[in-house]
Amino acid sequence: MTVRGPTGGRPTIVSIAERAGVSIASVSRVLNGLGARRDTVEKVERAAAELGYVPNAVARSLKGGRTRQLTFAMPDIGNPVYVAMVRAIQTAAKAAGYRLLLHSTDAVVADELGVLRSLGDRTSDGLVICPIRITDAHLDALRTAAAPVVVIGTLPHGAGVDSVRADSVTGAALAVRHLYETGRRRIAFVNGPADTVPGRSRAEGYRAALAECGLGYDQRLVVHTEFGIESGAGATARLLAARPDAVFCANDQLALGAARALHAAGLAIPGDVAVAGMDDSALAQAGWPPLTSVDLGSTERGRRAAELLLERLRAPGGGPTTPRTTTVAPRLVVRASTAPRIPTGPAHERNP
Amino acid sequence: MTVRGPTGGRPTIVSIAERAGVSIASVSRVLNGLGARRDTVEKVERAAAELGYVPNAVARSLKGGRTRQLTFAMPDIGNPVYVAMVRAIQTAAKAAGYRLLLHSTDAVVADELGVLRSLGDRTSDGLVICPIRITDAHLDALRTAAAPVVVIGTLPHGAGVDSVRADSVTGAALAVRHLYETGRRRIAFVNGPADTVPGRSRAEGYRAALAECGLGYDQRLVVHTEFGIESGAGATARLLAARPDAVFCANDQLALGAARALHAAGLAIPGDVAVAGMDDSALAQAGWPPLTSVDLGSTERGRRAAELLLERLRAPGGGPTTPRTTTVAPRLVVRASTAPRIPTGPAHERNP
DNA sequence: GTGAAAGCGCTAACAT
DNA sequence: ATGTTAGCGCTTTCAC
Repeated sequence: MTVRGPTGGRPTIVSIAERAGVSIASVSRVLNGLGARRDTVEKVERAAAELGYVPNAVARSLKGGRTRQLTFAMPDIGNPVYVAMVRAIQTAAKAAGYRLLLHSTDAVVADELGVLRSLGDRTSDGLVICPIRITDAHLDALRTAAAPVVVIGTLPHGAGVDSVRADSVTGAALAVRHLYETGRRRIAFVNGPADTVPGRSRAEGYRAALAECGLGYDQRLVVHTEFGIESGAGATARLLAARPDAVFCANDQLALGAARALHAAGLAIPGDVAVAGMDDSALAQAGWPPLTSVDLGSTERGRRAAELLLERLRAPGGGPTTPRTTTVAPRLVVRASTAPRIPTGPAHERNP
Repeated sequence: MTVRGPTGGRPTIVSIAERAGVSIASVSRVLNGLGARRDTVEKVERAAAELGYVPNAVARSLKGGRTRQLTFAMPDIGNPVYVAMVRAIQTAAKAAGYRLLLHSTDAVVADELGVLRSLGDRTSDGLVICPIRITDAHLDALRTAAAPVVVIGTLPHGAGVDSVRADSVTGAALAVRHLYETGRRRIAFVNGPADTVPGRSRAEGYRAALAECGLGYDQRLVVHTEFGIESGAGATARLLAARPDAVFCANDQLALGAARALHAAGLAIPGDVAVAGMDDSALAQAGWPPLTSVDLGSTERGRRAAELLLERLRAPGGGPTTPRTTTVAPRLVVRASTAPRIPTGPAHERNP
């Protein structure tokens, strides 16, 4: 049972000092492992143990100016990509002795700006933020932030903030080229919303890879939609009229939807149509057949963002004055959904 | 650009007081919306705005004894079940003006106890914890916790703590009965580790439903394994020798593994074998065919846990002295993976 | 209505 | 080696 101190609540260094018959300064020193005489140490430690003393982190923060808390703000924890980041950041934070505050912004700009501004309340020592769009207001808030910030995402040049970005242009190209190399020639593209940075990048990678492979850009093979399995299924169903032999999707949820639509249409994967997604989330391995997917390094981005932030927090003057930007390279993870169809021959020869 | 105050850092009420030519007490009153003369209010508000003042939450917490932070401790954010809980808790916390601290315990008992004990550091006003096993040490730590705690999980009677539990006995029975009613007679069970509370409950529900349906318990149809797609696939592959016509799995990951093993063995789902999982996570809809799954109400459990906690924090004296326990009812979500096989006839008549 | 001052629990400079 | 004391930034009596 926890013994109560004088504050009507928990024991403080004062309770310990009284009980041990020493000053509060000695208590503080002993508790912080600074020098003290052997018997003083013993008295204090015994008293602390008996009282079930736990140092008040708030008081310590007020004094020290640091909370040992980090904040991660992302659009939606429901998305596996952000889960991967949370996990990586949490791990890094824990290892460095920091707690992690989570903030869901629902991709609302005002909310993101609020998080940035609230750094002024000194609740956390630093922030990793993952905005989906970057407005001028963001850049402004980033510049005047009251604590170190690392952005996961692509910032305009000269933004003056540490950032970690994925290379989705290359990532998308990787997938398209792979589909080409495994014999696909009519490669459809189910993209997410067009007005986001990642949306544009993926479109760019798709076009570039097509050109490189000598394939023409066919408007009828491209569609934009919201993220989500349903959306992916709907979009793919519409695409079928254009007779694709592969469907490349801007994320795994869309790809799962595509797979569903193809199954429903009686088309075999990868026999008739290959499917590839992006993010390489847990979902990719869940599908049947398991999905080929481009790993954009969510975990790695989270890890690096945390590293950058912690590094700056460790550095005495706040670290380097020039902001650093790192790019995480994409990685194609090939699974059964894009196996070459050559061995089995054309679809009409084996389908009932 | 943020103007700097005297602390070498951010502006404080002192900076504002000086600039506005009033006392710090007046500043505090104005900022907290207490009574003040019109021109005082104006002077203070102008000064605050000009300085870009943001109140220091740490100082406020030290004074007020509340941090407006909640902690959620769960085994692993990688599991969709906990993601659902985080999401629900985060939403409730945000709505009530609380921030959310996330803590991954990796299901390590020492870590869970550490979280409980660390409530003494006053970093958060309350805790929702989701332990996978409950030891005596847990009960002890729960009883002496320095702040309100709500447990998501099943506690022994008289534990003296608020809790929210799932009813996995009924949930498992729901699935088994459904399989029976759709014509299955050899219902296999891929369970998680045997030494956890949920593991035992699910086994109990499985046995009870079998008995109720008049089916015998066949040892060869039951297997325990770790959670995970791979484990599920391996376990199911081993089960095949016992010729099941349905595989019920203790969670969706296992069920996806089962589906993979069945596909690999050339068995049709649900034509030859039906598959059902538990949790009704995002994964259930990702599979092909989409999986029937028992929703154990992760979101609802998170929501209710947060409610219980917030209620206690709102109550003046810490709320009701008698702990409350609520149970969230399971719900069977039927999808294609358990469609009755009657219409299509026995497997040997249509399989090549 | 407003200001002076106490104090939340802690650390650290200074004095002994 | 140990005690005294001054704050960290804020809220809140208590006088005026």
